[in-house]
Amino acid sequence: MVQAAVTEGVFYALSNPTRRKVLEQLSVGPATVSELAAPFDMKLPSFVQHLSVLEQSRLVTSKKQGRVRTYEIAPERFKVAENWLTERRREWEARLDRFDHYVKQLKEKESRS
Amino acid sequence: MVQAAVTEGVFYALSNPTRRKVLEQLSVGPATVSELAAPFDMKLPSFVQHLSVLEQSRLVTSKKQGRVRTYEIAPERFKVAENWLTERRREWEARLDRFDHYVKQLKEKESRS
DNA sequence: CAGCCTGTGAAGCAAATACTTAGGTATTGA
DNA sequence: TCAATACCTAAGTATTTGCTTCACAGGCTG
Repeated sequence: MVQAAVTEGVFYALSNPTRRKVLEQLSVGPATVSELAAPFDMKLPSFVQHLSVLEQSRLVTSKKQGRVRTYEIAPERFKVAENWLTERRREWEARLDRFDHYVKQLKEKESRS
Repeated sequence: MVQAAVTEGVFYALSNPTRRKVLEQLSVGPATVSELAAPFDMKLPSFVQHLSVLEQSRLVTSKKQGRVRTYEIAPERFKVAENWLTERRREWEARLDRFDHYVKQLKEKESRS
């Protein structure tokens, strides 16, 4: 059940509005800790915890040059969430198709009688 | 900021593994409270709280006939999450395309010199 | 109508989460 | 070299989350 743990980490990271806004920012381009923190009314250590959650989930990566740490989005990882959603959609659509088919059969039977 | 609040509710609902498993079950087809609860090692009132979160997020709907409450998936609502992810992807792909283009230009300049 | 289902409501508790303050460390520019 | 910058670590706190137990309401069945 390693897969479940991965999904867990990604969806947990996505569940917080601050973290989602950071991801929105990083989708536009890489940024440093203080650039990312600037829009938020929050002390830096609090904010850095969010970055740490994002990095643990591997939705982002970072590297430090000198005293500046730069974050970057990790597009691959988003597929964990996308795939989960796609799979659900696949399931219910298959089911609804079966139901449509069933209704259609019923109507045909009806008209033949 | 209504849109943000909606996104919030959906991603929060999706962040819990129990709730995600319920959604997996409901994608396959509607089910009652006790059917949904059966796989989980959890007291019913705890479990019902998860159902309540899911219903508040509007990822599911329910109706009660007699003493039995039946839950159903609400496919439309999943688009909130899907759209958020799609929008991020759109952004970083646009950016990476621009970067590719820039590199290509550089190389052309190089070969002309 | 007695008793068993199926689900609800309320209160409480422990752990996780999101935040704070205080006090660093390493880097860099004057 | 010294002070400002950029970030990090540790410890503590309030709130939220996820769970429990206990008690009960309403519907169904013999």
